[in-house]
Amino acid sequence: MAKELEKNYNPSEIEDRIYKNWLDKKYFHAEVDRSKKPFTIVMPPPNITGQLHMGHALDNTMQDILIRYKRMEGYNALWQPGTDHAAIATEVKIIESLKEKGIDKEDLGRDGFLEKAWEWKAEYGGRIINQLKKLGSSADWDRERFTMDDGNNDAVNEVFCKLYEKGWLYKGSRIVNWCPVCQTTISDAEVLHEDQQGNFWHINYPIVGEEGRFVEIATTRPETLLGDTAVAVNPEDERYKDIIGKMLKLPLTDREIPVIADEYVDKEFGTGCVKITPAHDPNDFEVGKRHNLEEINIMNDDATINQLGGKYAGMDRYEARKAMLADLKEQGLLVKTVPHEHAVGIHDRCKTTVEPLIKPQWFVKMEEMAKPALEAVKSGKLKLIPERMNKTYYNWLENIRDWCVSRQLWWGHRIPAYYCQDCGEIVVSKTPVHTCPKCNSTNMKQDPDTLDTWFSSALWPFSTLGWPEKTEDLDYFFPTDVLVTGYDIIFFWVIRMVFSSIEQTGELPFHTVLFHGLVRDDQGRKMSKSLGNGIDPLEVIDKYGADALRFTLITGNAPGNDMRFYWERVEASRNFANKVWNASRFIMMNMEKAKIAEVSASDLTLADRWILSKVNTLAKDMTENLDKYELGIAASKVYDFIWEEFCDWYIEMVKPRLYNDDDTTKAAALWTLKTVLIQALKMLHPYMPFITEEIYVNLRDVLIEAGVDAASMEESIMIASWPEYKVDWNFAEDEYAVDTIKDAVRGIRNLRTDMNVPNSRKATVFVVSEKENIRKIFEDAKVFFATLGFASEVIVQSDKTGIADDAVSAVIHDAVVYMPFAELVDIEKEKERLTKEEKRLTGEIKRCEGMLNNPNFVGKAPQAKIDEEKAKLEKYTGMLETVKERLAQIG
RNA sequence: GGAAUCUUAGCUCAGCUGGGAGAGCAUCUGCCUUACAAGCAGAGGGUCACAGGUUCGAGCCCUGUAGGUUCCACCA
Repeated sequence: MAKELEKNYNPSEIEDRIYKNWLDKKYFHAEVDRSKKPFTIVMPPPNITGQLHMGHALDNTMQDILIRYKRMEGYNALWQPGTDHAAIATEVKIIESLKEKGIDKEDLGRDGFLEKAWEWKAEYGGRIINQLKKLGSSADWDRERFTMDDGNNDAVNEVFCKLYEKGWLYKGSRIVNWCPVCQTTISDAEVLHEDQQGNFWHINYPIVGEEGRFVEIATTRPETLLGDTAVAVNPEDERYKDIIGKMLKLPLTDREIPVIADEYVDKEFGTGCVKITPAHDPNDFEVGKRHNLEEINIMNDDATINQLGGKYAGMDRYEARKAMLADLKEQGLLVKTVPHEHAVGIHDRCKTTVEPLIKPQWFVKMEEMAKPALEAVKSGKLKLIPERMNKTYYNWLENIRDWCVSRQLWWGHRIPAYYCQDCGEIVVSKTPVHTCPKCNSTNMKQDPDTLDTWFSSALWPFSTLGWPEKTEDLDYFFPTDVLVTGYDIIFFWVIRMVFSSIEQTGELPFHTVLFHGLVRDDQGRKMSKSLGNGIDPLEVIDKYGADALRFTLITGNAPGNDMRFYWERVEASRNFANKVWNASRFIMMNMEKAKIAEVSASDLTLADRWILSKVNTLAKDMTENLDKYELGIAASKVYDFIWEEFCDWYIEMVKPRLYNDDDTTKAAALWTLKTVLIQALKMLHPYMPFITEEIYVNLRDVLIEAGVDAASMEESIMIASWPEYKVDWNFAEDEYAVDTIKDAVRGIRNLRTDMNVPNSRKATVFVVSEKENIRKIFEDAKVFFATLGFASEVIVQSDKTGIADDAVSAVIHDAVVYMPFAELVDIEKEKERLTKEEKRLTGEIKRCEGMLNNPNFVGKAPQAKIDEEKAKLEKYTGMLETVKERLAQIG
């Protein structure tokens, strides 16, 4: 027995049950099937430590929509999920939690720490996956991967070794970004630049042997003075030509440093003299290389001054700055302090000011790999949506520097490099090396460092499918199709996937990248833990259902744009879900009352053909939008169709037919209702998977019980077929007829409102038209007016015979609708309305004539546009005439 | 310093390849009409930031101005 639906849709009772059923039925699972075309999306792997936030919700909703759509279209759709070890993020979190228990990372030792880390992974790794399931994500969980599982480790080692052999991955002592708090190097991409108000300190460096003569330098970082190994001036700078080559006494130390000439120095900036500290500034490092300057590192890893700093040793960098400035002032060497705003590099994760330091690290050479990645977008083989992302992409790749991939962390992929402790040989190998190939020593040590977390995620689209093995999965599902992600990780991830994939597989990882923006709070602020303004998607799901959340996130927003989160919008989405629910409920209630057989095309009435035509057009439009990744536009189309066309018009039109058992068109109405509902549900399904499934399954039961052949329905909507445009559902000519009827109904409604006639007071409606075809339309449509216009009777005639002169009227195209309300009619009001209408029509006519009388328009505009305007002119002219007649009648 | 993007109804935002300004929420007026008051029917509200230009025609294309947001950037 099919059950009747509740009066209101209650998502919480339904969602978990439905999701479980989908899982049980293995609908999300994809296997290689050469008879079908694959469609693949790899899920951006969330961090194992992560909790679902709005960004995930948006990202995964978009992916799920695409996957469900393609699956329904008949593709073999694979959504490949997994989680990311998120090296530094996770390590920092674990360290924090250990601290709370009074345990220090170092006390545990590497192995002990890793043990804890894996415990973390076991405990929290599944949490976010379960949260993603709450959203309705139809990912193939059977294929869930982890960036540090065996397969991914193999991929990482493979790539590391291949790049090393090619010379595109090397170990070098270069200046790197060092985070003194996290105690690790970080890549350029992880450094944020923040403008800070600081000072320009002007300091005098005495010239050796020339008592009383100084060189004045300006610096924002006086503490690095301890590591100065030269002062540079521009070779063209007349002011300083004579001092080039002279030695300076470095203040606060007993060292002497030379004055050198280098193009790098800008004559106009500062004093034109720059202190050169090769070990603590990237530019100075370059200058130092050119002039063979000594690199003196004066800092420890925690950014305190080291033993080379003399009396300042042990001080924090800022403490030392203060102390040194005081000393310089005392010695009369501090010339002046000028306020100066400048950019400071900070670590994106902990916001600590980054310290440039020289460290031996592993780098990926970018020059060659950047080229094909750049070409991929320039040639159009890789499409970025929105297109403006291209510029960002180009800019980054054109200015790319080598990628520092080694990290002084424990949680991550250990660098597969082994050092011979005896002869110093370096061996890079996928498998552990115990014997030195050069000196046969067995005293080998593996590099203690791990890889940047993005090194493994860069391989994600192919490593998850089995690479480097030549698996069936890889052959069939790769390259993937679309990547959906936030624009904030284009550098970290998207670009690195592109060049890695090209280099390793010879193919692009995907052909399209669909970017979305950030979900902000209702004031436009970023949702963040520190502000406490984050909204938990699970809370939203709990209150309004996953469907409402999904719909909210996807509508009213253009690709790549940030959006604000409003509870009101979720409410609106929930209301829409409820609307769908109740329309379906209504249809099912009626379906049970009647045994309907299949209806043939000739049984359909005007209204039936009209709504079929509309839903048919919708299928065409939505498919086009979805193929262009215009998810929001497609969503609003199905929303408008269901609420306005289907519920507000069609269902209302059809009610009198349903309520009258003698009506011979009742079966056609029921058939149309269920047919259109099924089409609409299917199109809504990718957006609102739960409610559409619940209705679909129930409807199927109801139909079977009502004796209707439901063989064309699947046991689940998610495996049903996506609606295709059907030529025989194209009833374009009926749309004009229904539009005319809608105009008439609106006219009646307006009359009622204007005249304050309550709905309880039914009235006779006269429709007068000289045109036979129009009269025919209204004859056929009489039945609608009972519910749509509260008419007791509709009389269609060709002239005004029998209609009181003072009846109120609404003029529509080729017809006039009259309602005689006798005592209720307010002639003044009627006059007022007609005059207003006269004015409006006169304006429209003027506009049309203006265009049509313009020879340039007629000469240059497309013919279709001209015809359109001509038709309008004709229509409005006719209507104006009628309005004038009416006015004349009233007097 | 470079770049992107935004400025449309009271609020938040759509507006596809240029062809008569839209939605949700809010406001106002009627309705408990037997699917839905989480609803129905209506109404008001916009020189589409400003100034030019291209075009028969500009919210949309071009240039400039103002303001907001964001990204990139080794000028000490």
